[in-house]
Amino acid sequence: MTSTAAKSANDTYRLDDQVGFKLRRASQRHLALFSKHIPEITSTQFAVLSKLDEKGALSQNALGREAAMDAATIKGVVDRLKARGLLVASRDQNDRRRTNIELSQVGGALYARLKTKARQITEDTLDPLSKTEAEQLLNLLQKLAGQ
Amino acid sequence: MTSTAAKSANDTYRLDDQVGFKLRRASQRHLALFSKHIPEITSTQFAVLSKLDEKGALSQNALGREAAMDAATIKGVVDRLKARGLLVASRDQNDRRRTNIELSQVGGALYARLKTKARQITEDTLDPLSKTEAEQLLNLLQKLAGQ
DNA sequence: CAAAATTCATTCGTATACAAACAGATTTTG
DNA sequence: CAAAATCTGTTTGTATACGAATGAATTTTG
Repeated sequence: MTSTAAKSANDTYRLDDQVGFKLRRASQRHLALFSKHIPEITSTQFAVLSKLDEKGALSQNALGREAAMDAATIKGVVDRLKARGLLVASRDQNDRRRTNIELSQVGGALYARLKTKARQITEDTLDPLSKTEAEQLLNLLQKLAGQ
Repeated sequence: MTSTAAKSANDTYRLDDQVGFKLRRASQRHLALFSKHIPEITSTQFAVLSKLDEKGALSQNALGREAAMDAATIKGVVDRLKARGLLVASRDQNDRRRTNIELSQVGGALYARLKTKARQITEDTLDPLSKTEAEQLLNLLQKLAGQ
């Protein structure tokens, strides 16, 4: 390896080649598809409904951890969903710090209705890839994100 | 395939298995690494400096397109970088709609200094993957995002 | 058990992110 | 050329996202 080649490589930084930028672009495309197919609520809000459907009632912070949102973020999301009547909050009897969050009737019904569309969005997002490539990508992203 | 199995598959929606969620988690990890190694500016702001370094002066909106930010977003980013003296804005002589943006001396120097760390961040982000896997991921993300 | 550490929810401040609407400037088109 | 279409930058409004600080409640620990 010539010193010229080595220097050139160490000197280069092309934004378009960086993982971070590619991740952002991929997310952008996914989010555009999401709001196109599901204009009613955001991708983030849907994630919360999904976790509540899967896990049942959870404390607000635990819900945030499940949905990968910190305490400040999950509060805003829960507040907005609560304001729209999609979920219900109640004080925990055993631990007076906690607020338990669960789907309301309306929230559960909405989630059930949107689930099909959400599956379609995942499919559309992965459309540029073959089935094998899609599986590879999911595996690699899983490794990348850690547990 | 039994109808039971088919129904079960169509009925399931696990948040953790969705591309969108995995993309978000991967981005979160990357952004955490970024702000840990480069606390001076955000990943987004660095992206703008990088594009200006690569392309030279650009109109504000063109800069936004290069860095994958819409007009409203790039305005905020540019304003903050301008306020910190990292870039300079000037009126375009040929097209009175345009504002041309370029790196200031200080901005260029900062970028040069941070570039090495940014390369390390990309490396750290990809650390959970083998070299082959990392290349695969970049290819798949490229396909996923479209041009 | 009492002090220390942790957890929970909240608040504040800053920074993306994007839709929608706007006015002014430029380009395209009939 | 003049009208229509497009482009540029700005503003407003809404929604994440997260660090840091806070007070109340609970758990851990010496």
